[in-house]
Amino acid sequence: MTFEIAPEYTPQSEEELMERANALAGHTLGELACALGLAVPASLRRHKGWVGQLIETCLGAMATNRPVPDFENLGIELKTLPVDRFGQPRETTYLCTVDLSEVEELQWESSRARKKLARVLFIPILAEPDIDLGARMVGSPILWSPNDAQEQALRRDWQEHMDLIAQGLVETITARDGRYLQIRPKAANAHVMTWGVDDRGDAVMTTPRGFYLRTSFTGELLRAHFGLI
DNA sequence: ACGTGATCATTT
DNA sequence: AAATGATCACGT
Repeated sequence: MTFEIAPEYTPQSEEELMERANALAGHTLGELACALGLAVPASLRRHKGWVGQLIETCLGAMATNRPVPDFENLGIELKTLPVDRFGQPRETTYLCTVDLSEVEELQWESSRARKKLARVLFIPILAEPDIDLGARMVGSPILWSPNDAQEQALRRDWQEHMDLIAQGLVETITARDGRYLQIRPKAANAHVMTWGVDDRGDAVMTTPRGFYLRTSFTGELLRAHFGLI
């Protein structure tokens, strides 16, 4: 094996993190799981977060679910990104939950979405449906921060969404809204409820929502990184 | 219930 | 075929 795994050890610098991420590139999920003594699920159907948690462990991220970056000391958020053989993302990327109840004073500059996006380590995973989970290969890591154009585009989407929510129009928002940043349900199922505000300003129950990056956005990001644009 | 990690399954 | 709306697992 040409990679080392130290699950108990958090990288102390960006360089150290990238060294470890680069060492994973070219290996399969099965190899990584084997090195950690983990079983590979037959399917992701009931293990949807398995790939992300596997890579977290390999890179020494704390397996907690606190609302802080995966590498808190470095301010870096980790995202695995399933891609097809052309490098195009197969899924949208979950960012954070949408605040539906206290939306008056919210600004993009201080939003959770912007904080999450400040510095992201994307790990592409070659994930075609006909490739067994254990045979899927890890790609080269991409440490990304938004450039001015990307940030302004995301800010605009975010602001349009939040303006609607502030007007009590959350129920009118669909996944079709937003050029790069969309809002979709984010819950165990459609029966889960949280508090929102209706168009009269009254508190109402509604389904929890999350912000997601469209595949068009992450796809462009990958192509730009690899010099294809 | 809400946060983390996401992908599934149906519709378009 | 791609995108949307729904869903799965686990920790706090």
